Amino acid sequence: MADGDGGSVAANGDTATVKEWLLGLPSDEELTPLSQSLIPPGLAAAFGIKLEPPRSMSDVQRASQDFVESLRRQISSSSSAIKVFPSFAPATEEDESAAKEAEESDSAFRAENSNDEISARAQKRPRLAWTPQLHKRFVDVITHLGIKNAVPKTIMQLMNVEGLTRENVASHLQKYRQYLKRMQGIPIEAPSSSDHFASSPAPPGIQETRQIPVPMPYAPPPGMIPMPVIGMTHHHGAPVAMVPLNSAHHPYAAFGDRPKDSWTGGNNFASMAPYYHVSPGYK
DNA sequence: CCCACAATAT
DNA sequence: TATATTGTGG
Repeated sequence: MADGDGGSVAANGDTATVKEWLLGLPSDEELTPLSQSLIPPGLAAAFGIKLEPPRSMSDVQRASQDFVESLRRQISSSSSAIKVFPSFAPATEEDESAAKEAEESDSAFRAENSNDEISARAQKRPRLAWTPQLHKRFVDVITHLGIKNAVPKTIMQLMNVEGLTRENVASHLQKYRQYLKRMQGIPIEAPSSSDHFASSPAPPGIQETRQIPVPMPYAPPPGMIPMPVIGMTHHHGAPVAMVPLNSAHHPYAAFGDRPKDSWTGGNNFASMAPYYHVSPGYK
């Protein structure tokens, strides 16, 4: 790691250490970058730079946690050189919960729990939204692990998504399996609306027999893709809410819109990638 | 402890 | 409806 201050990362006071780092820094309000893109859209477009969605304080906190965590993992298990997806942050419904909480606490009631140190963990995370992007990553990972190794923990690790928990993956995996079970057959047929769950080729091993129409439409209507961007808890005049999905850059370009499986046969995930950030919120 | 899976819960 | 949680069994 780039030296400099002599801070040892994977030592032990991980989360505490990160917090200390943050202590002397200006608040996010003072920094702006969280709610505003550093690169003007026009400029970005001109240079083919992918803009990244805004981030919130909670994003940063969680990112720090996960980063440290991943560091520890990588150090402790320096086993096989498995490729991991570039960092990515899922969309959540944090605003809903945040709004709920702020619903009445805004008045003046806060006497109760004075200032508890926000014990980083143990916070109730907002529901995870399995956006097409996230799901694709999920499927890609499963495709590249055998069915054999496609277990929640491994999937979660390889997906490398900030804030993604093993439970998130387990739940989704369960559902995904149900889907595959029913889908066992009628695979190539009417590319209709790209199913979320069907879009990508099923992990090798499945596909036979046919039966049942299979429900579970899970696709973004053509023209409008649900960006994992949610309004942030920000006061600044930067109206952040939805990405218009212009012609220039569609959401999928965020972290890769590669035509096919890149690492299913080749392998090019290692290359740098945009830090797709959104709002893993938790609050 | 982790996983799969079904049944609930939210 | 989608996702989370819980309970059981391996």
